[in-house]
Amino acid sequence: MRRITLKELAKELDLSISTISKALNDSHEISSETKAKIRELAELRNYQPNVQAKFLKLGKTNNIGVIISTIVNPFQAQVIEAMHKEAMKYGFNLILMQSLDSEEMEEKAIQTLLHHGVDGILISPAFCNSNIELLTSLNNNDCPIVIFDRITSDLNTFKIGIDNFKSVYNAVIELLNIKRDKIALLCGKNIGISQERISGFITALKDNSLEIDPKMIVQCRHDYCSEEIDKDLKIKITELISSDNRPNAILGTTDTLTTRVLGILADMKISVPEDIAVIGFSNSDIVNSLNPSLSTILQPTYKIAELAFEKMIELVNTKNRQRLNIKSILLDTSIQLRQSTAVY
Amino acid sequence: MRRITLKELAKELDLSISTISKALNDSHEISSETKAKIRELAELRNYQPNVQAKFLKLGKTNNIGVIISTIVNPFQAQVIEAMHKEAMKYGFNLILMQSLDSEEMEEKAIQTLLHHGVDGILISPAFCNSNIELLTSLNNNDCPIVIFDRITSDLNTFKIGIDNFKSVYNAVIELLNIKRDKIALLCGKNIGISQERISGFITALKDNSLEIDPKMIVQCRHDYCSEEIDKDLKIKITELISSDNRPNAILGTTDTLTTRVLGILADMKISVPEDIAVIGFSNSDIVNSLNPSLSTILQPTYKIAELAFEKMIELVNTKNRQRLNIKSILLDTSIQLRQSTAVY
DNA sequence: TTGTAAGCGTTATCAG
DNA sequence: CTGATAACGCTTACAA
Repeated sequence: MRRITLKELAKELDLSISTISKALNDSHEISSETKAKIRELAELRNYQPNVQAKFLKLGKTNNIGVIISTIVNPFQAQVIEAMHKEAMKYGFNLILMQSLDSEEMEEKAIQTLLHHGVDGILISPAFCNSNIELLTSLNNNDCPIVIFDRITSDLNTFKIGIDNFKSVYNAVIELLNIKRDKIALLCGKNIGISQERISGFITALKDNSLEIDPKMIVQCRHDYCSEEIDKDLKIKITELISSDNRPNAILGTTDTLTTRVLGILADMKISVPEDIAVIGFSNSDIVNSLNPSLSTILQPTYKIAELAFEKMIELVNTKNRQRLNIKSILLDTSIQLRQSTAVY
Repeated sequence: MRRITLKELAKELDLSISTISKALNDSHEISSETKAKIRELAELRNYQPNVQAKFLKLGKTNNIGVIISTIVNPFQAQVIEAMHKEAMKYGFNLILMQSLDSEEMEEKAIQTLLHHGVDGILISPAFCNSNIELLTSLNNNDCPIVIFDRITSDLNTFKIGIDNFKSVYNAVIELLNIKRDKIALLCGKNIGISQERISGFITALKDNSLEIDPKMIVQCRHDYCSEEIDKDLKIKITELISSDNRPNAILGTTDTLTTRVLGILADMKISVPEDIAVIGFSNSDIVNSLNPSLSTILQPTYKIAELAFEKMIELVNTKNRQRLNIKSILLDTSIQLRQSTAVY
């Protein structure tokens, strides 16, 4: 059961260690007969190279670090699942870290990854430009960084996310199509992407000659403690409802906010979609099972993960990274209309 | 920015590499003055030991592998989050793998972990006794295994989970308290723990002199493809509703099944809890936001993760594992009553 | 085409 | 108390 080494294979075949090593690495220096012989025995003995030794020698680890806010979030869990598949495809391992939206935790996560040894870091930053100096310095030296999801960072590297402006713009248009013109926008505090989503919101209204009421753009708590989010959201929604400019639609810009709105409106005996239509960003499976089922803006998690990982591999495999053609990639979202916007 | 090594510290202080190494490992062989001097410089230069080298030498990796079904499941995501915290506490890294409830994938995951190098594996098996021979062999040799969550395995090692029998028994009692005596039980196909949950169900009914109708114990699909689950569940629930022994309560035994029931009942215009009360296992935050809010059986995810990791560390640190007092730990769940069982 | 030997950064043994 | 040296398993000049 113990792991077999090159040395043991060498002894058994009466060859040198380097011959074995070269053969298994398919070097041109080795004759095909010896290769075949060696491979056969390696197979038989179930030889598995010792990763620690290999990477000590090569200065690579085949580990990619991923830092997200929290795995307890359907969207991020989906991204991680997809990245995981990508990692396996490329023969890399994923080391997962969570920042819980805190810059300190995030720094600690980065340090842990560095310490453990990773060839690169994929990160969805705690917030806009969190740990930017550290990341910049890493990216300029030995540890390439790729940013995904929360891509409003000044770091000069690949950034893979969605077109936030366009996504919200289109969602507003959908609401206008069902004659809902008094739309409240729920935003996460401190998240860089909120700004673009707000722009999309404002522009869509302007393009349709509607007035913008600043009170309709609501900043909500977005920690990862669900009770706090609920409490805060309840207050904010109550304010909206009781204002003179009462909304007839709500657009949520984060997964957590979106899925929580329905419960709160139900508590308040407000019917959806009759009184208020609801739509928002969410990648949770559960939107189908909500009552009413929830219309959503769906992010292409698999594509995001795939591209981000692809770019990471590209960086890892490139000697002269300065010469790479760095760019941001903005993917399209899709809108899934369900009962929460089904107004006839 | 490049990483500093023992050698460089040694040169700078004009000492030998071994002295530096020993000092940083707080060996008693080194005088406190030299230790202090060395530590100071190490701090200054931000020395970080090379993990690959260290573990190549020591034959340990400080990696713990975790295999779950899928991260896209609130319960499992919570467990992973908690395990993650535990891992950091003990200075270990978590390598996450997903089996997607397939024995083949699970075997591949195990092989990948082994290949990459882990000191132990924490696993929630794809199903009862999946890959049991492989796991047994590993556990008896170099790679300790701890089982969590799905603990109906014949492997002789620590198993940390909940008391399934008792949890369901108590949930049934709650339903009987609100005078719901025609209870349908939704079970996941092929999951070992289902059996115990069914026993709890049957015993609770018997203890209350109620008849057991086998048709009320429904085996549902439990793959990780949500559309399929929904479709299957819809059929099963329709059958229940239209049977002569129509239930007045539904008890879901998995997170996915439980949270999906409400949406399906809503589609059928069946009111919850008036027509049918609903309760079930779920650790999702979202149960509060559902309409009606959903009564749940909550699993102590943090405790499960904590204990499982603790046991793993114990195993990893024990030379003579045969002599350890192996045992299963069954934790209690808690019942959270909400509107889906609020019958007055 | 194959083998020798050095070295990756540690720790551990043993000698001074 | 400190230092020289070997070893962990692998890759890779360079030598044969």
